[in-house]
Amino acid sequence: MTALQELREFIEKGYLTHRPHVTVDCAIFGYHDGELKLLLVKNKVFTKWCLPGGFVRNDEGLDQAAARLTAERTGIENLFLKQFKTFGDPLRNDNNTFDPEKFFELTGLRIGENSWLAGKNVTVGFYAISDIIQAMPRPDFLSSECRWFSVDNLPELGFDHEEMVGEALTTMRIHLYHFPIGKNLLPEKFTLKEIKLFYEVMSGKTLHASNFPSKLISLGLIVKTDEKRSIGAHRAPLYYTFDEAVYESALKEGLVLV
Amino acid sequence: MTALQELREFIEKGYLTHRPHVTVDCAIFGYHDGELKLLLVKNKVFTKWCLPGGFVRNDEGLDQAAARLTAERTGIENLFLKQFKTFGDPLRNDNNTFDPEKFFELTGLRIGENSWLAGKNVTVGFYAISDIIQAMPRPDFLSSECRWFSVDNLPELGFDHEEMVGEALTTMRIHLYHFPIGKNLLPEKFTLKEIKLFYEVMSGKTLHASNFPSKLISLGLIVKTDEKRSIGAHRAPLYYTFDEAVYESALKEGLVLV
DNA sequence: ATTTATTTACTAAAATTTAGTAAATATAAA
DNA sequence: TTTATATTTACTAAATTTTAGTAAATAAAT
Repeated sequence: MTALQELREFIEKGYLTHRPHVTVDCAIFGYHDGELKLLLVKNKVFTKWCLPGGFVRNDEGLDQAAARLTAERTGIENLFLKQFKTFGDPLRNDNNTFDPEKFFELTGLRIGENSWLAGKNVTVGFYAISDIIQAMPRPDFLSSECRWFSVDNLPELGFDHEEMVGEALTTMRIHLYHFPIGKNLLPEKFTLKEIKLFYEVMSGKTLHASNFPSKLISLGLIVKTDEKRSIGAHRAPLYYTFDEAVYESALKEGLVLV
Repeated sequence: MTALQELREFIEKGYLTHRPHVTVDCAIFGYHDGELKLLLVKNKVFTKWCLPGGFVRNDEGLDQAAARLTAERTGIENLFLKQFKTFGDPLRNDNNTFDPEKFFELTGLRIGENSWLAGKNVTVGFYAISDIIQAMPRPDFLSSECRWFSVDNLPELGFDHEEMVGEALTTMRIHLYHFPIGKNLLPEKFTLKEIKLFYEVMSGKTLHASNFPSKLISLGLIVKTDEKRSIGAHRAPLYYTFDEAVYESALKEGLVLV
């Protein structure tokens, strides 16, 4: 079956396999070298950049749908996604994001008002924190471009995705103080200065150079290694690493990071 | 149009006005005299007690739907409802909650597998905190019984509503420490002992008899009045009341209650 | 050997939390 | 009228945590 045939099938019969009016969208935050970024996709038939997402199948849960769609739209697998809020305002789609002429031009199809794709959608928002890696959509007919944007400098977003990003960021920053993050985002071994910078970027706040790291140490979340990094004409900082057991239990039990 | 006709219309044509596969459910917690309760409904065609809820219309937002359905199912209007989580496991409805024979007996209808009502639902969970008032469903054909249950002694619940109640309670108890509650639940004027008991019941924890109230006072959230209550052969406690301005700003800005 | 930039340990002060005791006082009993 | 009692609530001291800043350590360049 060609990509176009697959698409026609989905547009005409998708309601047999998917839940009409139910989508998920994912705000994937990325950290690299002191910058906080967001992964966006640009579908050929959407006029604006959007969060990656799509329709939920009948036979999958929301978490599964979020993981599947993220992989399809961005090529990134095995992301840890966390639900933050569901959006269902009846006007949320009326933002001139979908371009029906472009859609017709590319597919020869029109989406009538009786199509299962028409009408008001509810979307379940998920967020994730990821290392900044190569993102690459899986090829399909309307295959989207995707890349990272600095959260301080986002393009105009489609649908109600600007509101969604705001809510995702707020939720993520609250969770930041209750659950450990950083594994897989920081290198295996890192200096105290690096983890402090990481938390500063994620939280958007300034932290104390020694008090914040020593809080992490006193919680047992990070521990010294016996390696140092050489960084030129300065005292060589020690490498630290996450304590696996404490980290895992903090993920379950939560913690308080002021 | 009779109630039965209305019901038939909904079952056959409801997809024209409602979003298939999208429902909301509301966990309404109530406080009265030191007890935490939950409002449940018992629909004639459901075998178990459930959270009040139902399908979302095309022309309404999720918040509106939650408010409308709560009013329809329980008779309670103007509740402040807060979204906590959305549930979409494909097996969440397979709990023998719906009784198709009873449904046929009452309506003469069967819901075929092609009905817009069949298939997997996603439900958006809302919670609310309410004073315990008279609850009374609006009369309709499958009109449900509804009443308060102590959260320590709930009946078996339909669908995945037991999981939902657990999540609602957890979320509510986290919010308890970040947002003020109590207005409209406590009387206009209350003693320090009463508000301490209120927070103990809501949080499920024991609080210090003087430290907890003095925290509330030092935050400015509650203030002394010059009235006392007479309670027999003991020192008469002073009445306190919420400071309107501080309460409202804390609702917006949040606060930290230990 | 000295200088320099940076990491990180340490300390003192401030603030908050915790636990417990004492004071206040309305009514009942003597 | 005085004393006893139960309960509310103010107060205090100790413990803990947070905050801010300084000092010590040190790798490498000069």
